[in-house]
Amino acid sequence: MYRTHNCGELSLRNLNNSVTLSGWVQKSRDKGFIIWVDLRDRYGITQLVFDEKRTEKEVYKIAQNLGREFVVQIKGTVIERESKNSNIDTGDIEVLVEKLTILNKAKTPPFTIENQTDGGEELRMQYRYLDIRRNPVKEKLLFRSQVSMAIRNYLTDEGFIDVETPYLIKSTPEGARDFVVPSRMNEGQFYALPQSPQTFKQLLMIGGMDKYFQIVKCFRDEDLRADRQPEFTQIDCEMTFVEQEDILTQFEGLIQSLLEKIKGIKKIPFPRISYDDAIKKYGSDKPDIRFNMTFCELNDLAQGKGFGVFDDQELVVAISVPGGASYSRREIDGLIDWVKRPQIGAKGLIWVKYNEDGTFKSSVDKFFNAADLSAWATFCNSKEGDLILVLSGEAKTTRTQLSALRMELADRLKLRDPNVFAPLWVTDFPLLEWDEQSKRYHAMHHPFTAPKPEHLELLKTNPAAVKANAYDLVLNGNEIGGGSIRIHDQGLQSEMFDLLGFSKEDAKKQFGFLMDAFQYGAPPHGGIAFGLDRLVAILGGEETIRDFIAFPKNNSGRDVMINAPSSLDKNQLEELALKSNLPQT
RNA sequence: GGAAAUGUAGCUUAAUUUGGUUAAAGCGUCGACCUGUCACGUCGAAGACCGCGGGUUCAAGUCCCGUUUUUUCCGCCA
Repeated sequence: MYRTHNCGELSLRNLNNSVTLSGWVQKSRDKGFIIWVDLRDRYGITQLVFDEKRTEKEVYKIAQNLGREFVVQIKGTVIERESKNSNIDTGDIEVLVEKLTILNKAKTPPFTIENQTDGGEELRMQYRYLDIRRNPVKEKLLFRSQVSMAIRNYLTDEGFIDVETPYLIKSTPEGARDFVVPSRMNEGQFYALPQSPQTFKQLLMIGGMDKYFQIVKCFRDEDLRADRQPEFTQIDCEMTFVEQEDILTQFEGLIQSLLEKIKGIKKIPFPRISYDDAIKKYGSDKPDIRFNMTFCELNDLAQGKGFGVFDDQELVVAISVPGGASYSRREIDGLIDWVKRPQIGAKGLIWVKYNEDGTFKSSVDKFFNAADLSAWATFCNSKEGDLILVLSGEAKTTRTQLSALRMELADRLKLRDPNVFAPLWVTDFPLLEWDEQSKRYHAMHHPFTAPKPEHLELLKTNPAAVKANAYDLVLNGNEIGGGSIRIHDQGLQSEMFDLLGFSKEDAKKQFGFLMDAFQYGAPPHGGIAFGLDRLVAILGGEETIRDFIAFPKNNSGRDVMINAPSSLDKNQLEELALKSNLPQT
């Protein structure tokens, strides 16, 4: 038997017990006459004592040579410490060791296995198994397991059943790039890894499964970000005989129950906003509503006064920064430079200080008098001491720019408290989006999304105006989930493929199985999918998802620990009937 | 595809602005000492062709060009 107890559970209750422990050497403190060794496992740390007087010579000798991260097993007696340590759970006791076995030696680790490690990101990823021994990473993985279990429990209690769908499926040109897998038995043909189990879950509804969920890996071959990995986990859900309202209620319940179980947050509101309103008020379809600073459109108040930067522009739009009037010239210039960076790309930034004494000072005093500026302030609900910032230009770009500025200011003003949770449903997404590059409509959500029934007629006359029964759940400025009511009518689905520029043949070739299925009694259905990695990270109060994933990829999509991807050897390529243009390395 | 930041002992960083002797410190490692440590302490030692390649110069960690690593962002992510 390797152990009778773990390293986190012994206390004064176990006094004089004979125990066996196994674990890793966290640290050893050799005082010459006495050696303390901190023994660590997942559950905690227990202090071992080796004493010149009380410990056998042979055992003491081995203890002198213990290095960090050695794996050892000990047998000893629980004794009370002479000086206690209130910082750890086992701080009242220590184990006087009688028998010491080195189960495995360890090289000195390349970085310290401590809460505050000296290891950089790259090194930690290369030795991820050592990184996982550290408390912060270990706790994030435990946290993820908790969240995941809470989700399973909730959905199972609600009557959802977990069905697995295949990973080796078919490539489709819509959406993200596919990861592809060559088929040995079908030379020259390829599977694709799923970007989501979308069509399968719809087929499960047609199969009468009624309520389905799956916590499932999905794959997208696109560039990475702090909150984006090429393989990621979705909580994928679908329900039969539901309207949008049923789904919103059901999954509001899921998120609310998570907030309650995981964060102890009692019932909080899940406000709803239409896509159009979100864009108008926040310049974004995933607004962070933990803070205000909503947009106010100044076209009527600011245009026609001879200021060329505003006149003739599609949109003049402002936000009011609380307490911003006290910013120095340098700080404001800093903001102007910030919006002019290529990533934002604004030409400039107009500012108006609404001073504490009620006076105004602005960068456009030449064109606007105090009465004008006062009217802006009233319209924007600004108070004395606020700073009004104005951008103008083409509506879409300007809103995107101001939205980025709004988030940046909120960060600077510390208005994005990770312990505050503000969910928001964004509804009524447009069905389609015009793509300039390919000169055709793209599905904003995906091609299976149902148009709002009252907009069906518009499909023929003005497709861009058609709204869908599609919705996103936004949490603290992050899209954590999205879904829609699906099309279940073969004719309508066929019409959608037409609109998206599919030929009849292509539609049949790629989605014929679904169209066929629609002809055998497809019920109305709809669903939603949540990004688990992101959800867990946000609940854990972090911005990057990497430490919530045991073995993540780096920015270039590489696993630096196992060094993947890598080239295949010649035989393997031949077997798969593949040829590489690149020199093999 | 684009932008910015970045690479110096095992690790984390300094010296780069203004080119000039032997590249500095903390942690870690190793050795000695230490009668209750827990960020143990004291003393000592080893440890770096400054990411790679080229150039300018009497002289390059420092300046220039190229390349590459990692991170963050834009594009992209139905």
